[in-house]
Amino acid sequence: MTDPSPPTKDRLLEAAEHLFASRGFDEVSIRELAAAAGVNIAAVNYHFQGKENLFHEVCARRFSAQRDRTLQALEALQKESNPPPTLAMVIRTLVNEYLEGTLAADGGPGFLMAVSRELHEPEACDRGAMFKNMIQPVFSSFSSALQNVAPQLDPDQMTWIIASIVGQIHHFIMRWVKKEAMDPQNETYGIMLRIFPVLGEPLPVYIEQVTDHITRFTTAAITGMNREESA
Amino acid sequence: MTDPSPPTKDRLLEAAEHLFASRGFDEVSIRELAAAAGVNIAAVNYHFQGKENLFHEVCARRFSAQRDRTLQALEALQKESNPPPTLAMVIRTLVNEYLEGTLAADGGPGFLMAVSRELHEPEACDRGAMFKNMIQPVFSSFSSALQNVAPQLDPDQMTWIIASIVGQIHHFIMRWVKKEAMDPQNETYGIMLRIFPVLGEPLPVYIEQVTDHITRFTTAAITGMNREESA
DNA sequence: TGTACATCAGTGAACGCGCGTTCACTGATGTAC
DNA sequence: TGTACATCAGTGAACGCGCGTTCACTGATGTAC
Repeated sequence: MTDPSPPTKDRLLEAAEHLFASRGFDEVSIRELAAAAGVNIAAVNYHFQGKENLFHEVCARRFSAQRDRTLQALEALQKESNPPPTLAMVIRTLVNEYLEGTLAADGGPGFLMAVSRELHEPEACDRGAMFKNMIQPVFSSFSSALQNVAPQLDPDQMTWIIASIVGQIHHFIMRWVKKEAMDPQNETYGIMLRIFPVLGEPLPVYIEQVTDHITRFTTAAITGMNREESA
Repeated sequence: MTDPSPPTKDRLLEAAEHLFASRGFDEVSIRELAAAAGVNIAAVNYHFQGKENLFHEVCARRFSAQRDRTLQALEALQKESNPPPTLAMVIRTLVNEYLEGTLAADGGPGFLMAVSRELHEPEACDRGAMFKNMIQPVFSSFSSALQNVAPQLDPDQMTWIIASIVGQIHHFIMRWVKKEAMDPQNETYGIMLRIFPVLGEPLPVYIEQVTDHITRFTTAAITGMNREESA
């Protein structure tokens, strides 16, 4: 029943998702996109009215997928876990969904880097909507989940803490992406692996160990800051 | 005694530092660089044999300035402070130098973003040397400073902890840079400031408060992880 | 049922533009004899 | 001291290339009468 050869538009979206993810907006030409999708160059403009719009559409798809899986995971954790989740479990859930969704999901790693351009561009169409529809909901959901398991947390501190978590996550994502983009023959590749051996592990192990670290580091930080404050 | 109108090459470097910092390698054309420096377009190729090389030279200048100020600050802290520095002081020094050097130094904010391209590019000339000469020394120096004030720290943990610190720093740098690039009339601008009010403060206040947060967060994390481990 | 027309996915070739680079040149300064 | 030549910073104009986009077109499907 499924169409054996999906229409041009879908094949373009598929190809664009992979190419933009691995190389970024500027580095991928319409000719490459068309070749990868096996369609004519004019198809991009026919279906998306320009390269820019194709990129926006790809971004929106990826972003909303990431948002949905994170929201669902947080919700499931709070509804289904018995006894109620701990601080560490809430943090672990966010970190893990983020890493899985970004590094392991279809569309390949590196998508975040391409997307960061999207958020950086001054003229990015509908950045307001992007922010409100994609980032804000996850922020709220995670924020209230944190508040539930750590009611002593000052709401003013919340944004700072979340920033510290997201900063760590992004950094570890970038490390993996950069490693992937590197030539293993390169001398720097060896140095990097000696300094940070976990980069030599397969992706699932990397994700697991990074999740462990961020969870432990962050949980200790939050508990410690509270203790220090009430002292 | 100083030349009132510095030679073409210097003016190009100066202009390139600012332009690349604020807009990135790809977004700045040779024509713009030449116009900003008040020189002929052919001057870039005459003095640097290509746009790429000009960028490398600018990167090297900025990187080594950043490295030097950080190394000096860490050294000064360990030699001159009496009683010997605490864990929090070592962390605060690194964070503060990083933020000051990146956001407040000449050449303007955003340079890190341009430079991240440099490190990402597969063909980046001499990335090995870049890594070995610029990043490695700071890593070693900070690592041993940490070890001095927290001898109980497992050396295997060190790279993880440093990654968490650097991740946080970069994230807060990016936030500032993105805010700077935004149009204050934009609706998203208001939302961002409501969620993260410190972005509305002047740069020195931002740097101070971010330094405070990262220092407290990280110190609590390290102390907490140790306590947990010895328990 | 047949015909005329509209719609739409998709195409191949060409267009115009901005880019980094190159080339032939100028004019000033230094150097050898 | 004068002349011939070499060197070098800097220039203006042009070149060639790859890019995103556009245009005129095809062929298939749907629809009105």
